[in-house]
Amino acid sequence: MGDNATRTASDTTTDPEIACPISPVVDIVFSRWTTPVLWTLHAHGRQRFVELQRRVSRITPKVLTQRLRQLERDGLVVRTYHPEVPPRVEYEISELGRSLAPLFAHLSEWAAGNLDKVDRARREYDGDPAR
Amino acid sequence: MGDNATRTASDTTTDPEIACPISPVVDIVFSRWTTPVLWTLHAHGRQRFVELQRRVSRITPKVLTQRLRQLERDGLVVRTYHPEVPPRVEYEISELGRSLAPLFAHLSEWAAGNLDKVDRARREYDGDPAR
DNA sequence: CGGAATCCAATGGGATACTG
DNA sequence: CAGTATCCCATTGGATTCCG
Repeated sequence: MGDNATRTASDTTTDPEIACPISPVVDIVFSRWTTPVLWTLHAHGRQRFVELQRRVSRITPKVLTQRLRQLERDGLVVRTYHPEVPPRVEYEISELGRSLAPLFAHLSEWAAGNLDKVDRARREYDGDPAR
Repeated sequence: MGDNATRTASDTTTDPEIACPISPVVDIVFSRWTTPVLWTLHAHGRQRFVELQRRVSRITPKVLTQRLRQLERDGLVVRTYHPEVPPRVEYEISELGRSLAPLFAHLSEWAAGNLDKVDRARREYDGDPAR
């Protein structure tokens, strides 16, 4: 991924994709497992590690930890540690993370209107196995 | 990836991410190398294979072919073969592909306004090496 | 030109087990 | 509970070569 320490998120000139201004955002927001995690956090509010693990289908703790760390580092998620016994940790979307909501809404809108077209295109390309 | 022949693009129930309605779109539009290819096609219009290869930074012909095939299958890109000597092939965005433009605009808008915040968050998380 | 084929290296992610 | 530690496999992507 592009999270090299010597590069910034807004640096596009050295990316594997020159002349694609949205590549940096894609790396941050749409890398694997990030949208499900972000979405769950957005939909169910502040949650603990196990709740997230239960809700994000069959994600393993290892991968969930990785994604949460990345999201925390990027400032999209806030982690709160409560030093109790047993320890309690809560995750919630940050203000910056919440600012992605309209974008996600736009995305689901496009999905609602066009996903079936993608399906049709695929079937046609594959030789129309159905019907 | 999710392009299993037995599943449809609009099927969310069997995805690795239950309860994340935008996951299918993400798979289609934001899988690796697809946005640079799509963006280049959108920015420079109909192009040949080598032009794309030159413009999409240092993508290898193998990977470029894979992405183009997938985009063609999903109906986002149209491939036109001209049986000449030497053969000539042109790629262009489809109508469906063009319908993503507002989404991409939304994305660059978010990037313009928030990428620096991500950078700041990272620096803070990493211990503020700069300044 | 526009790829396909082959081989290979790196990475990511799954499974499992263990710990403070 | 909230992870960490290992091991391992599968997928991705790069490099190279070749072809119609």
